[in-house]
Amino acid sequence: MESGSNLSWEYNTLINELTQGMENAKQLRFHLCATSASEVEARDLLLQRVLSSYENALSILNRNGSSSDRQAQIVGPMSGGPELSISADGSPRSEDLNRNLMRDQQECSPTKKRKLQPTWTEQVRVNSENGLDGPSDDGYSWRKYGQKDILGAKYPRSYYRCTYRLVQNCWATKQVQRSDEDPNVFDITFKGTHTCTRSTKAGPPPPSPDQKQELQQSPQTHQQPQQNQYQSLLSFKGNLRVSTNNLGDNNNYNETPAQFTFPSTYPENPDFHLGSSSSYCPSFVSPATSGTNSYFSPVNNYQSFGANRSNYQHFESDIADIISAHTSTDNSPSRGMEFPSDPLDMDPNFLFNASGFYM
DNA sequence: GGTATTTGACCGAG
DNA sequence: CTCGGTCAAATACC
Repeated sequence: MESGSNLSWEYNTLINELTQGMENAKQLRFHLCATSASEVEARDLLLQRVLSSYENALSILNRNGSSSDRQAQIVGPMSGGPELSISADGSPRSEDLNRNLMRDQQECSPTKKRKLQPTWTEQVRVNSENGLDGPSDDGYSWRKYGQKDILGAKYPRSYYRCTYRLVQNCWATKQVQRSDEDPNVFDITFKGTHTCTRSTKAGPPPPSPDQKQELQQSPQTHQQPQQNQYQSLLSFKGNLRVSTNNLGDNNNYNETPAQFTFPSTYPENPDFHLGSSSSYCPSFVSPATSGTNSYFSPVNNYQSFGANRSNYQHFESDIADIISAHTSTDNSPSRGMEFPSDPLDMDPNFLFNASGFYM
């Protein structure tokens, strides 16, 4: 990359870091009077995130003009190696990803595009004592499209793709697999980043059917009575632990343990994926959209998918969904407290100006 | 009836 | 040929 874009990248990153820090600080304010253990834990997490955001911002300033070795890079296809920095919500540094992905999407076929998608892994520990058993919602809507028994693995691997693949040409996928060593740990491999503009739905998390599907206690056992996960989430959100690996060795972001974007739906099901959630704790809400750009711009490729009846159904419902999400977020009076979980959604300048950034 | 999941089949890479 | 990843028809759920 030429130095000019480096500088621009640094600038954008700096803004994002500072903004993220502010957002986390605001959330932290909500938790200052925390009483329950989970709230206290959430507060600690936020504190960590605030500190790391400002550390990152400072390090950018300190190195401004010098080599941008910390810069997130998307390297070769499926290298499995350190490719991305991870933001506090567990997503890759999106401004860079966005650039790279846009380039990839312009140049590549879907197949090739997928091969070029960044890959990173998170390990999520769940606490079965809470009656919950599955990795957290990461704020996006996922649809399961397959499950495979993996050779040598005790537990099957589940495959998810973004619900809005057809509608918004979002090629993000993830694989969820329970760890052999520790059944309370799930390895979640993300491939590709979300180019969709919606990450969460407003309103309380609907108990989605997929949350009943199970990779429960024993391998190949998939039935589990549905519990009141919504209640459980309230007490459980603070128990979430996310670690990342396969990230850049020379990447400062690694110092910050990636945290999921709260709140997390935390069904007992490792396969849960429907985004949603969020309304029970406004301080954790990530708005579905920034309400700014490109809801429909990438909607060109759905024809390339199978002329499957249900696919068209998905497409139609997604359109309606997006429209409603769009309007609702625009009209929300509470937006001031919130940022999209994925800065990718936003024009950095817009974010800077419109979010009440006090500078 | 609409939507999401399940699961065997299929395909490509190694 | 084997295995991982994806597709898509069948099925389940609401």
